[in-house]
Amino acid sequence: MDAAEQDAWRALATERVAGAGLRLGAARVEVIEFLAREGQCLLGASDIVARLREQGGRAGQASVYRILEELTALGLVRRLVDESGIARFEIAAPGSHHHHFIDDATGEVAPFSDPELERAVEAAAARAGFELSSHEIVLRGRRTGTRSAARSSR
Amino acid sequence: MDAAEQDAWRALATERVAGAGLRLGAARVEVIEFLAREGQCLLGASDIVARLREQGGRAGQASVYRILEELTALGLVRRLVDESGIARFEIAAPGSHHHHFIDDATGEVAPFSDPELERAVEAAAARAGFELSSHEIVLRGRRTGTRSAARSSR
DNA sequence: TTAGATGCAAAGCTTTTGCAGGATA
DNA sequence: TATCCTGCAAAAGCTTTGCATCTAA
Repeated sequence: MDAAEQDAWRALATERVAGAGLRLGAARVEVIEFLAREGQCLLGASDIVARLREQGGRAGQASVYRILEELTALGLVRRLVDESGIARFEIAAPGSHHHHFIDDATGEVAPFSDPELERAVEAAAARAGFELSSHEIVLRGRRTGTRSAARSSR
Repeated sequence: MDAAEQDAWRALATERVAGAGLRLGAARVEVIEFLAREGQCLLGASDIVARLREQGGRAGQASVYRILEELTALGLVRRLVDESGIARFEIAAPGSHHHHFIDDATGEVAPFSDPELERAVEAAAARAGFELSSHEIVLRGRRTGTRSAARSSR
């Protein structure tokens, strides 16, 4: 995600938050700014609280949890639960749809996207009689090195 | 899962547990018997403890958690974490590979399987340079009624 | 001015750990 | 008989809630 995309998400978030009748209080601004900067990868709420503190922020954890919940409801953030049951959040920018690959050896999480796989999911849903609102795919295994995945995170 | 499949899983579980050098203590037998009977669908640990108690069992929650962890490690049980971060377990019988569809309206979880989707996942992994050890797919949406899915659970 | 936002602290839940007593092979 | 297994109770995390105070609009 480059600077322009960060700005686009920040603008979208600000607009949608205001549009929902929510005020731009200190904590809300801190969280939105932080996510625009560093929210591409899956982050736990406690990570976010800690990073904000490091950066001089004053948002309390209750506010961060409440705000992440709101942003998720507004479709600005995607919330996933990892294997250990911890909620992890990442920006849901338009056109940023992707899934995750977890390396068995390192535990590292890497995002990937594959249009053909998306089509296959839609086709499978249609066959089963489902109309999809969302879907998640998690792959686990190891890299073969045949081709390196794009970005990695966490 | 019919009676024969239940028996097959119970036999496999008993054998593999013994093979791992674990003893068939009271709690372990209770959990294995219960899962053979009612473990096709995703169940939370607390559900299992409660049902066991209802059925006259004496297994404590610590034992149930420990046993579910062991069975998962032995590949006899599949562990998934739901949206709210709660671990849910189901029998991992040979040939029972499937994924889950969650109905937006009711929250109901229904298992489904689709060989073509499986092939698409393998193909996507190969394209990305991953060698898969496992994968999970969760679909969310609503039933169109065009075709009803097989069994439903939870 | 006033409904909404925030932070602290406490409560809630699921899951894990410590241990003394009990059972399996 | 020597391990391994169990259950109880307490501890540990993550997340949510209560509440008094502050603030954006």
